[in-house]
Amino acid sequence: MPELPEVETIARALRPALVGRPISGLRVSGMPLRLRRPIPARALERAVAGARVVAVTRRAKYLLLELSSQFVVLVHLGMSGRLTLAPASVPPSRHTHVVFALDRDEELRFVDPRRFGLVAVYPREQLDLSPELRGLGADPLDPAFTPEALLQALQATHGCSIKAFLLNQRRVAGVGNIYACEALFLAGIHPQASADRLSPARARKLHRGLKRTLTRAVSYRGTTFRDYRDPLGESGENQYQLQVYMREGERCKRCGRTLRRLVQQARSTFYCPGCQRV
DNA sequence: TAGAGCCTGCGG
DNA sequence: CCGCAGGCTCTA
Repeated sequence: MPELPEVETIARALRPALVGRPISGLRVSGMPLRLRRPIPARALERAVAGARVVAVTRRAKYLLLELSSQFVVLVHLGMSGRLTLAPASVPPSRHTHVVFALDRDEELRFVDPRRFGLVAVYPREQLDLSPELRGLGADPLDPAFTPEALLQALQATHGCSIKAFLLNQRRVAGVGNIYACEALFLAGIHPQASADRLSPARARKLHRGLKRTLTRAVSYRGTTFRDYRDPLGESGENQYQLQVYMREGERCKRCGRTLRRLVQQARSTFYCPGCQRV
């Protein structure tokens, strides 16, 4: 569920709450239970022992907890994952898989009902070579994401749709279903348009559409439809800014035509048949 | 480069 | 009950 803006919002909320604080313990629950991969309990124990949090950062949809032990804990929230800060006295909710004990009887908890999420740990110097981060495309909010870089990535594909392109993390990293739909609407590009045949002018529009939709979503602290909450339980407000996502059957605010839904890669795509052209 | 599959929960 | 959900990985 969480895409770049939601993970960025979580990172910003966790940063002042965690940086400088010691981690006093670790609990990994339900050994037969696993996330996308088994939770590396022993490696986490080693990384966390006697360590403090040095930084909280984000890479695409990954949240990174950088520790004074020179290890980095990497968290991916999948579809239903959440990181919550709570007093140790509050009983953990169902589907709590990892708990980092902090000082002052507080805890950082990783909760994920559907278990599509991931917790991994790497020595800091191996992070960029990790299977998770190696091969990620440019993050659209990174300065390296220029219109030229986008055009080059587009032209490296072979006949996939522009929607599939945006969801492919090796091409552009951090965009998911909501913001792919929204960026394409802002750019006036039909989701079934072929990625490698986009003109430089339309690639530039897409570049602007991605930047705009993601920047705005960060400023509204993410989109809350159902599960998404920040670590303190607050919902985001960006759902009110969305132009097409989950608005099938409603009127386009720009041209008045009825918004439609189609299925691509087994995912719903929402678009305006009037504003978006192949 | 499309599909199925992985999971649980929710709303119709 | 069914279909659907903000993700990714593996397969043909």
